[in-house]
Amino acid sequence: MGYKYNKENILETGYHVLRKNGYHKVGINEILKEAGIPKGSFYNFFESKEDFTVQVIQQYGRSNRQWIEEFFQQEMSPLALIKAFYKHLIDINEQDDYASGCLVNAMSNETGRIYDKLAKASNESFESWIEVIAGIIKKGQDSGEITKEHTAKELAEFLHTGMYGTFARMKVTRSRQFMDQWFDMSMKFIEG
Amino acid sequence: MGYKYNKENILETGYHVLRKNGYHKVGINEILKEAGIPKGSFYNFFESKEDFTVQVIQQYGRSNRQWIEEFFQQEMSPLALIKAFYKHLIDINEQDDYASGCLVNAMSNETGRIYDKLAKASNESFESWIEVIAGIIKKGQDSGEITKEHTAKELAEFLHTGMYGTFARMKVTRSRQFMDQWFDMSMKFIEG
DNA sequence: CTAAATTTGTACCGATTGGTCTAATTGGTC
DNA sequence: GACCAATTAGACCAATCGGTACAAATTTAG
Repeated sequence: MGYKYNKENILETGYHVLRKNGYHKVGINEILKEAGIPKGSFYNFFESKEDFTVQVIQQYGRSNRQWIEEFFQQEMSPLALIKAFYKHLIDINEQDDYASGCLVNAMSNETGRIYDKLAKASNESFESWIEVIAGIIKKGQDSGEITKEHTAKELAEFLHTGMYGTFARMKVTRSRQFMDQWFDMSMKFIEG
Repeated sequence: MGYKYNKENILETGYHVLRKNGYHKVGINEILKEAGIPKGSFYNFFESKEDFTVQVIQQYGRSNRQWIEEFFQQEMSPLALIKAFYKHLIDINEQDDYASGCLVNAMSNETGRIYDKLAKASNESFESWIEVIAGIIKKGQDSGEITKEHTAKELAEFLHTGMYGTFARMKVTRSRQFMDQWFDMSMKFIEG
């Protein structure tokens, strides 16, 4: 049978709330209200707000990695996959009305130098995605589509951190202009 | 004679506190304590926390633009100036023990989509810097040192937002590794 | 069916949040 | 020296913060 609430649903709610508002703007009460659970259940599942946020980041890291892996299973060349991937991420942000960006980017910037556990969780999620992205880039290098001037991992990191940079611009301009511009320049870069 | 406190000093204190902690983590009381002023004086000078932060960003935008302009007056080629500039920014962040990054990046990510006034101030500061950086890049393009494949403004934006992206990585890894890697790749990119 | 363990729900805690209010003081101007 | 506006100072405000306490309800184990 199980009990009334479960961790995964609460984490899912926390993901949306934290991604949109950041860490310090959001109070526990808002998460409780949004998830429709009483405080006792929250602190039964999680030690603290920080512990909760760590688990939100971890779950998001895992599920997003899985999503990336599936995305890359489409029938396209590695370079086309990379392009479709980042184009898709830009589209998602447009559909979201440029409201949130990436949870890991937001947490890294806001809390990365203040809370060790959040920094660790953010870093681990990021690196797990880079692994997958670098894997596809490597294939593109082997087939000659993508430059060999840098390692696959270096290119993956360059791309993904580059996109993170555009999130700051996206949020204040409320447009995809900078992301599209970044996309064109970055794709030219990796083609060599 | 003037009165006991003045706005500029309070803004300067606010800059350091906000850059390190972000917007929502910091309370007015902490700023008061750090600046050594009573609450009455704060609300005599500033309408609200948001208004205060806008002015912090604006003052930082102005003073930093001036600093950039002076930096670029050194006797070096445009490309060498750009390299020295970003190398210097990386050095500053290392000396700061990777604690803060850039105020405008932090505010853009944390508040850019929530508070219109902070978004506007952040965007204006950013663009005023881009103007100066693009000016030097243009000179480098004219002398053939820097690629003409993209406009000077596009290149300036690509560089500066790219660096912003590395701040997220810097904060969680507490190292300059990603910034150095970004530097090498980006400089290769603008050389064409 | 009972007992133990877990989860649920809510009242409550001290501390802090951004902000207001008012009185005392200061400074510049006539 | 008088007057007025600006500044200084800090007590105070309701609301919210993250977190605790504990009883009631529910599930699981035996």
